[in-house]
Amino acid sequence: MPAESPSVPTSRPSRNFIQQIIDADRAKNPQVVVHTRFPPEPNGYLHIGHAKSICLNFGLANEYEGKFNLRFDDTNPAKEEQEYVDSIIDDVRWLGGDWEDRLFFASDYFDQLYDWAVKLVKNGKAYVCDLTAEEMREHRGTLTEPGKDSPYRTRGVEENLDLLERMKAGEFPDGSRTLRAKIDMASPNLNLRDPVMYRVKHAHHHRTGDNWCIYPSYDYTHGQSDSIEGITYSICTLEFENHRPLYDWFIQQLEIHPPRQIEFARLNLSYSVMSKRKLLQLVQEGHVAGWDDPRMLTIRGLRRRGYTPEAMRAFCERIGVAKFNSTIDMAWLEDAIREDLNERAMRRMAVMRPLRVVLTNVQPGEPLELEVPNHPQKLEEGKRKVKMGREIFIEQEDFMEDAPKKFFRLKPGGAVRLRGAGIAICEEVVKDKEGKVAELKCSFNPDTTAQVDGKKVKGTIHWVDADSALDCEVRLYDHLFTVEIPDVAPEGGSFLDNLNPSSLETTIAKLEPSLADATSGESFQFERVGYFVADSVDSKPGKPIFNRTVTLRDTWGKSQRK
RNA sequence: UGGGGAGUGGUGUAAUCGGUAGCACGACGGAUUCUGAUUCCGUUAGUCGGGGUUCAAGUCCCUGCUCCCCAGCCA
Repeated sequence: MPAESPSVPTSRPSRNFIQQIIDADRAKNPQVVVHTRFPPEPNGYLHIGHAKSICLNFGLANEYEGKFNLRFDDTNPAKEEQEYVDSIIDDVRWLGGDWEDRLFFASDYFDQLYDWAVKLVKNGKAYVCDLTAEEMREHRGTLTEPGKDSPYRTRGVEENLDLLERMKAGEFPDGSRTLRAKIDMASPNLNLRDPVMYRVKHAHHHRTGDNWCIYPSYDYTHGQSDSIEGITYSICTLEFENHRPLYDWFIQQLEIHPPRQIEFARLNLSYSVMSKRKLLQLVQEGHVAGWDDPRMLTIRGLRRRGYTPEAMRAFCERIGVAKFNSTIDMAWLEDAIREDLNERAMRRMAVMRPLRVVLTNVQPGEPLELEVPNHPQKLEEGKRKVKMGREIFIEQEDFMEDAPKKFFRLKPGGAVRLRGAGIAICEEVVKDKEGKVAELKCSFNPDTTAQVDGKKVKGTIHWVDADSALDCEVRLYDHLFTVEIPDVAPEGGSFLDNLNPSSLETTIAKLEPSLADATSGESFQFERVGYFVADSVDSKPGKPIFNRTVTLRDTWGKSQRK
């Protein structure tokens, strides 16, 4: 093995702040293992922000040869459902997250949690409080004023134990009593002002059924669940930073394995909204067709849109991890999927807005039999047979009557290459009664390299044989919102005012016949148009429906729009 | 106005003990091209402000500014 040239410094890949923390821990103690977890609440579908967290947690475990758990934070039966559990499991797996045999539920720990609560009561660290929700709010104080002690704060241990037992036994109605940690009502951190550990909730839980009528709060559950599972790095988003002292407090009082909580900034993407509440609103008010609408940045929506796990992971890798509240440009997401699909998507031809072209010197009933490569950069992908008869369709926008000099496509008297077929010269423009271009008559030369007027033909356009073309529904998706930050709305308005009215355009396109065999979820590049995927819900055998995943980069179009 | 966090080109993200501000994406320009795609090459532009310490400050000290989070029996 040749020695490394000293003149070339080994460039260490840059490490995010969490990796740096772990590196430092391991430098001090080589024994430390990395054990992370992804802890969703099963009260909705996962979105791309969760993907960032999954990739982070799973990626860390992978990198340090540690472990990764999937654990549901199911402490609020009022909001949680099995349906969400199932979809989350499916999405995490699709993304590539592997929890092996470590699929857990916080509800698995309800007994242990209760025993620990009893211990805290016995140690004088928790008490049963009879304040109503409203009274508790009044006692809590404000951001600038300390709170007042609850009158029940000084209840004796025996009474607390008895009351807690009876809460659990179902003697009290919802909301009548809580178990609270006895910390400090004057703390500047409101989370430490005697936070609720248990509330009475006579509700059916998707896993524990009717076994419980008191349920532990997030704060009392999360850290201990981490501890039970032997989690070493409990990674969560920034809004939990204020909860860390409480997280640590419970662990310390209970004298159990202490995981370390580290917070990072959640993902924001331009032209989109990310909160569960808003996504839910989009679905419920019918602004989109459902949680898996391809315009939604839910994992399910992205899957249906044609995003691949590889592209999602590459995206998450690229955006990095930090504590700065940033907004990533949607273009990065689009770039990630282009990069992936450019490699793996087979090329096909499809015309979105057809314009009929008659090739005057091609004989009717004697179509040409052509062979076109499936992937020009990867000839090993082979070729497919494509027929070309006397009549074909080209894209309306590939013809211009009064074309600017830099227009390399078809114009009256001009020449263009028909991809994989030959050169067409526009001899005649046929118009309808309104004066709109209805049809073109072109002469055709099957020599693709033929020169015209001594010059080689610069432009190449795609086309589809009119006779054998498939009429298929194609859905052209665009950003769901018209502005970068949809939450910035006009006075009195909401993010809904920024909805993009043309985020979905449905068209019946002309596709080359081989596309009839597309299998659900299969991606293609429609040459010069974009990447498309056969819709996994609405496609029928032999009759696919395509969703546009993303357009191709279009520097010419962009320069024209300016 | 209490407490907890955060500010590096257009957007993200690095910079070891205080030692050449790097990388990616975008934008712009060019080369190649049977996809105005891809690929390749090049250019562009940054340490929130003001003081201070120092031979040397993104980094240390002081001070100011801006943004985010917290007053659920949600997570």
